[in-house]
Amino acid sequence: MVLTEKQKELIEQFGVLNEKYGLPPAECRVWGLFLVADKVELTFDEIMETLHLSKGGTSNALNRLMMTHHIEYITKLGDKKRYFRCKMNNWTQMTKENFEKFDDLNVILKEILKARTTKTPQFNNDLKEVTEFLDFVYKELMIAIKKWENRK
Amino acid sequence: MVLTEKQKELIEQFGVLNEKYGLPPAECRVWGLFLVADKVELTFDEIMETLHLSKGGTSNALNRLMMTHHIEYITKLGDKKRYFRCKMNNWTQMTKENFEKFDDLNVILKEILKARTTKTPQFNNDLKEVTEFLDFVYKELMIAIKKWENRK
DNA sequence: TTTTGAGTTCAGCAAATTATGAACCAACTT
DNA sequence: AAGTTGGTTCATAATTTGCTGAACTCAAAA
Repeated sequence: MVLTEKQKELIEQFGVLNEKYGLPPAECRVWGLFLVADKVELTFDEIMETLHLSKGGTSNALNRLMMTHHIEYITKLGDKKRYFRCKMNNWTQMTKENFEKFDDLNVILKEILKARTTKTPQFNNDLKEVTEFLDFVYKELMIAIKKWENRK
Repeated sequence: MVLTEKQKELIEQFGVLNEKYGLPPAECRVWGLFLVADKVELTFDEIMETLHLSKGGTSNALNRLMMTHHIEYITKLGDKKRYFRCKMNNWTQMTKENFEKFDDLNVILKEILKARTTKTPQFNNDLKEVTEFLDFVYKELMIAIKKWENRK
């Protein structure tokens, strides 16, 4: 598969952004490839060749993307190959999970608050407000997502 | 400064969680120290000694935390030292910035959508829905934050 | 003007993370 | 049964990241 310069550029941009969130470069590029490619179904070899990845690297990236539900594969009768494709119906779930991690922080902050000295009332009060804010935003977010899911 | 076991434990928990988001361990611990410490103002040396960090590591961590507005410092007349402290009024801003990064992803997705072949209408439509969803959640979030800021 | 104190910078090292590629496996073909 | 195909595993190599500590800067004090 041959990519245009624009496509390559977009893969890299998408990659850099996701690397900031801790994804390995190869995995980002594979994911990006699915988003920019002119076809929806890609085979192992196509991905490997197009991105100049090693077999192991390709295998690893695909498996990680499957574990995180960003892609899936289908098979075809009388064909041993797998056809990988991007799951697009997964983003609300993904976003939710993202915000749940964000809620984990709040759990720890509340624990910290409980354990704090009483000698810093101003600080403790500020921290309490933070936890209340995080509670509030989290709730509003879940409402928003639900609203989206039930739209129309 | 001597920390209780509980305080140490909380610093580590807070650290591990933030490391997941790409912060370096030392920086996480410094931030955590501010949250659990029995005093609000900490000096360079206190931080360094309490966390067994090197000078360079301490300097680096403090500067990064200042750049990201998690801490600030004050000075005292006739005292060369800086007194660092955690900024607690910053969390709504912080949360906003966090979600702006999240919006950056959407910018790229929209670019990708523009550059895509017209031969995959189903995929393109799914991708468009994702960008609309992200737009929606982002807007709702900003509304929620505004609501919080104007409460009472 | 020298000394001291507070913090910065940076070369070099250690640890962790990723990618490679060859050996391997399992299923299908011939 | 031998060969082929599609993919996995894993030891090793390459790269990246984070930390240390010594040399340094800069400002204030002596």
